[in-house]
Amino acid sequence: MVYRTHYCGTLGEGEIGQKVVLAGWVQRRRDHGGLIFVDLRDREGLVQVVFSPDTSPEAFAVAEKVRSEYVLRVEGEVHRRPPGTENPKLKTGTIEVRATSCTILNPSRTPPFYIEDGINVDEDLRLRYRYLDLRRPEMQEALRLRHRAAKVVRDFLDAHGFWEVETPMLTRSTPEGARDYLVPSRIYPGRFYALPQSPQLFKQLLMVAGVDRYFQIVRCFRDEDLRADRQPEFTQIDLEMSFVEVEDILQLSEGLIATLCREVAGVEVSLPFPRISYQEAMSLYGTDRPDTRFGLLLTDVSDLVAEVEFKVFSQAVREGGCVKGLAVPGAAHFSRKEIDELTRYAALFGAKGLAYIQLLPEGPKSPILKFLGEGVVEALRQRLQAGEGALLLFVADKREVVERSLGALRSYLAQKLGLEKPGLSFVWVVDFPLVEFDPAEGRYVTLHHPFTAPREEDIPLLETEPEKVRAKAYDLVLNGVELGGGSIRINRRDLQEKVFRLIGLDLEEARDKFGFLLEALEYGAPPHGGIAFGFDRLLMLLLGRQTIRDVIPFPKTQRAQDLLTQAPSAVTEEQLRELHLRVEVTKGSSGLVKKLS
RNA sequence: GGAGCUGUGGUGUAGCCUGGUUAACAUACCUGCCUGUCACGCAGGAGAUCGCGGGUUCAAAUCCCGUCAGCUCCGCCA
Repeated sequence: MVYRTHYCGTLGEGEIGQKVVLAGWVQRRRDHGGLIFVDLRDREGLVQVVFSPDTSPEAFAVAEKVRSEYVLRVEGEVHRRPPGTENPKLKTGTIEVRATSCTILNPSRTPPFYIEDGINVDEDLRLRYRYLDLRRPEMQEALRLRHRAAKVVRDFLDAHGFWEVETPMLTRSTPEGARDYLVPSRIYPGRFYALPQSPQLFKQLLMVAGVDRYFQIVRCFRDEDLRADRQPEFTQIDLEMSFVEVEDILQLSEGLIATLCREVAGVEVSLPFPRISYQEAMSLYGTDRPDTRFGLLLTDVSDLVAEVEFKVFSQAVREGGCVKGLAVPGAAHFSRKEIDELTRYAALFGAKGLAYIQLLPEGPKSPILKFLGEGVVEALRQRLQAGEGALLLFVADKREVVERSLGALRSYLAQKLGLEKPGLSFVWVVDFPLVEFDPAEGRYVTLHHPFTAPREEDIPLLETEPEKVRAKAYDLVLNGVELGGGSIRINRRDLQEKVFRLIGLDLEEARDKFGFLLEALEYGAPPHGGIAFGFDRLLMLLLGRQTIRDVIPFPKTQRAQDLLTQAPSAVTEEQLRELHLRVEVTKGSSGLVKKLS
């Protein structure tokens, strides 16, 4: 038996007069008593099938029993629709298939939600029935474009001389970075593999191996809390090149990303992408992943308010902090309640308060007006280049807190007021510091990872002022989302050991954890560097989705569960014994261990 | 670890503030009628212990406490 000759959604006027066989799901049945219409759906779309006793009493009898999501095989003939009955909303709306035969291949229970776009149901229901959710056209579109994007990456990188090389999923746990997912070893009691957070070390070893250009579309694992754009397992476009400098990698990346935008989203982006230094990003945007779709830049006003009566301002400046402002056009009319909301939001990021001036038609209005003086208010207005109708917001604190909270406020307000320009706004963030001091850990930590090379001219500063050392590192940011990052790597053992020491890894520990890398660096490791892009995030942005869950076929919930398979699940005592594990039963884990029957 | 929002027939919501009818509406579902519909139409029907547990009260979907789940965010994520 031939299941089908055509896809439903691809039929058109070209097939008029042909006998066709279709297989698909019942989108909808419209029963007129003496005539039944069935919209039959497959991956490629819908077509209307007409069942009439005049054409085939047998097929008509079957159609009477059919319900939503039944799987049918339909034989019939393609006809032009009678004049006046065309449906312009349907791609196949000028034709229909008159059924001569129909078989129910499988009935279906009534689905828990509509199999159509734009549904409004709890996400947990969609996840529990993901196989139904994925039948919806917008989800099929995501799967199709995900495939397309992967293909574009492979073709592009292949054309540029890259080899796709697989790296282990079972590897070793290394210090630094995110929490590892661990896999217990059966053969070595008490030892564990770790799932890779990224193939970082392996791709460097491949460079030492002379592969020259490597890439992989690869799953990475991080056992950290989830967000709209963070899943415990996610996919990276990972690449590494030998004998290159920063410039080579940025250029290649731009070519790759521009090709993806064109082939996947039909969007032409202009190259090269703008670049901004880390310092500048922090200072103007208050974040290292600036959203450049809108202005609303942070402006330092410390010098203007250093001497004012308003203590919050003058004191912050005197104590080495700063005061920065944000001018929000058209927001002067904000109510007290709205401003309170902004204050609460800023507080989430450490701001102890939010000062504001409303530039109303009748003049500036603000609780702190009298503590600033008219001259200062006018100077602030000019510095922020704000006109009537603007709301001026200020935070005074340590620089870090000021930038963090105002930066967050900036994004919040842009979204609230719809200031984001449509489209894709890329920016490279470059010149990251190599390390920063972490007061919590009492040591220096790397901003990227410990294998990032410092700029040659900054190497002497490693010993004296490590925080001033700039890294050969770069991040690609799209619409305020960190899309990817990379660096030129250290390829000399002595320098690598020096950086390890700087971040508090003593020589013995470094040799224990990274001995294989240090050793490899002694066997002619070429200069090399690379970058990795978040594949899920890129797709999310290209498809205009709000979460990467919508471009991942089987994602996990915020509590890291798979609602479809109910993973993670209990295992048998036998399995645990083989792995030399004993589970401590605490709150939340009781009843975890089940016997397999 | 913390903050916020949400949870009511299969689904989406209203009701909750101000406790008191048979818990309402839409849609889906079932039955019947219907030969040009495409969100088909018309008529009828079934379907909810209001996430779970406890408390207050003569009386709880409604008030209080706890808890679970989903989402968003902070912390965390080199």
